[in-house]
Amino acid sequence: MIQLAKELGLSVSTVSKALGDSHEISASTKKRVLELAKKYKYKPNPFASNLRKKKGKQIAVIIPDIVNNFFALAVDGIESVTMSKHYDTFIYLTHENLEREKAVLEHLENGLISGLIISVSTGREGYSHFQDFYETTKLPLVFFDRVPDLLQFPKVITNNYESSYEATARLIKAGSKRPVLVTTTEPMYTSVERRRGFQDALEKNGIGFSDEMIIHCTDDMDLNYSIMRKIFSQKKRPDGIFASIEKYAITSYQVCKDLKLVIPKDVRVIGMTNLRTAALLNPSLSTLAQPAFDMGKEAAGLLIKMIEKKSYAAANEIIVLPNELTIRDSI
Amino acid sequence: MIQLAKELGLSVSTVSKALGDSHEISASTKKRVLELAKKYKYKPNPFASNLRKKKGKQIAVIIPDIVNNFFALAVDGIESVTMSKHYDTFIYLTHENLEREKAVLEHLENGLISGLIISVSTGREGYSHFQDFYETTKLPLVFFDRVPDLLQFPKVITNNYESSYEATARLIKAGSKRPVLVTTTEPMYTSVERRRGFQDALEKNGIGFSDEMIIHCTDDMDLNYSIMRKIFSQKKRPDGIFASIEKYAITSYQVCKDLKLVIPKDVRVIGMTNLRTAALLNPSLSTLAQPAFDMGKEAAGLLIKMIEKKSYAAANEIIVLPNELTIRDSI
DNA sequence: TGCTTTTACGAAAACGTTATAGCAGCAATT
DNA sequence: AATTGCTGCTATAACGTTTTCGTAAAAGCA
Repeated sequence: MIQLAKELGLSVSTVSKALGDSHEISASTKKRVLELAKKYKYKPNPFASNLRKKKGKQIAVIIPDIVNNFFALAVDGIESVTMSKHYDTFIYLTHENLEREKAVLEHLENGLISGLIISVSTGREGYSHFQDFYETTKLPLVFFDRVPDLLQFPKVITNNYESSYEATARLIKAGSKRPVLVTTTEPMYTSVERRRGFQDALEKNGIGFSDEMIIHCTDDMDLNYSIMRKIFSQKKRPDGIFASIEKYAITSYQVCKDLKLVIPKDVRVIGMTNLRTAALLNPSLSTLAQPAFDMGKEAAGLLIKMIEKKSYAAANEIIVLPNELTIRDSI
Repeated sequence: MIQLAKELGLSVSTVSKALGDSHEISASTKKRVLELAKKYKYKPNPFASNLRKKKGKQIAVIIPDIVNNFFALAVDGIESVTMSKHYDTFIYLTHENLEREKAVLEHLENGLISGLIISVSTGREGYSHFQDFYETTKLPLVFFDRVPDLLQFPKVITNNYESSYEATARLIKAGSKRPVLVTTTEPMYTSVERRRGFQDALEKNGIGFSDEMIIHCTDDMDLNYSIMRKIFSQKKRPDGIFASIEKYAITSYQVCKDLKLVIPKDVRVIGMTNLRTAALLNPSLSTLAQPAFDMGKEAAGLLIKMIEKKSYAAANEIIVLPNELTIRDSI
């Protein structure tokens, strides 16, 4: 910038203001400055700028996992808006590890970013680290999908209750007398809602709910397999599965295949998943897909609005997007 | 830091050096400083630090796509090492768009990062933007998987030639007389190598190669479908597929399903993919999987070495990892 | 005309670090 | 006893911006 100023016979401040399109600078000088800047491919140093302005155009995304179509799509959605708004996007993966999540959050208290998008890792032991982060940094944060229900922050979620209700009703309509919900052991906001939908659908359709209709799976795929295999080996085995998580749908298929249970004759399956191969499974899997890309887009849009307009800071807006049910041959 | 210095009766420089674990500072003062810093949860401002040091602990990853198991796994691998080395990772998606790739690269000339990991978007029109980026920034960059073969940069790749050769040989051994390679229209280094392996395997096994044994697919899934459907509707249709890209394997299955061609009786299929659902497809898909996670790890490890040790700067190291062939029912 | 206001710019002080150079005080060497 | 060399610390000048304040000149107004 000093170089530019010298060459133009201007002061550094004038050049800075011209580049910042300040009203204090005449149109003609602005033009001169812009042109020379372009000629020299001058790019303002973001560190100096951020240091002085005490904020920058960098945000962070914290998610449990990226090797998962849902989160990959969400990141895609987020990136599409940060890219267009000229923001840089950091990515941090927690691998469902609460300690890691806390560590990342604490790290980000150094002021590296101007905003944060999060989908929390499983476990509900405490959300205080989010609150702490907010207290100390006062930075805008937006949660999506896996949100901490107890905290007052802006969120982007789906109609988990309604769509679970609908999916369960479809299972029943397809002939299932003993449907089960396959869900996590760790209670999360999303799974609680999905369970509510499942349970209400049973009761509205005259099927009494009992606790063994919930199968709790873990993060350990092998363990999940044996849990489910055991349940489906019983005489009075379930005849319908609502797999509320992508990978549990896959396990369901494996178990049925190995136990020679025919889908959908013996067992009807709906999976909550964004798998692109759903239609190619044997038989093709009926899915309740989340609008992952759009959720990412909405979350990023909201965050940037909050960063740029102070007025938005207080927003504890909640955006609800609909899941999409696609019925295929597994039901 | 000023606050800390005051409270400890030290100068700011001493505090800074103590936090930086400088040898100039006695063990006892270091301890005092560290303790108070911890007590106040003091975190050095990265902008100030980066500005002064003229470099930081931020790197960028530029990839064509994230909604793809291969790249998602690679990012996972990258993040695992950047996380452990306390680096922050930016992510940029090009969506196979060369202009976007160039734009990102130009943007990053502002000095935001200290290193760069790239897998290039399709198209070979020119790699000069990478060279330009390097010339102006002198930053270390590491390419992985889709590498610009003509440029002298460190790279992490797989044994594309050998494993393609092997996969093709297996197709032939399984009875395929007329195998085809499904690949991109855009020539990339990886696809060229895969094609060489394919072609050599044919010739070594007494099957003459001809141009129609290469099916060129695009980024448009619908178009790909019609291209392949047309080819497989012919009388003298192929009886083996080596799908060199994840999504083309899926299209292959769709086409076979719709044309009532039985896999593996009528058509044998091997897909180059990291799909987790490969084993659950109908029939289970034989795959040539890339060590995506490890490639990411290696790339990030190499990059950080280059960033931290000046001596490494000249490295145009090439790391080759083996692909893994898993034979399932599709062959 | 004399006055105030506006316009277009410049000087200089931040922003929060780190690196360089310098300087006591003390020990070791000659 | 004089020189040299450590050790542990401080003062200060960067790093490259932005912003606040000040001020000439031009413009507006009575």
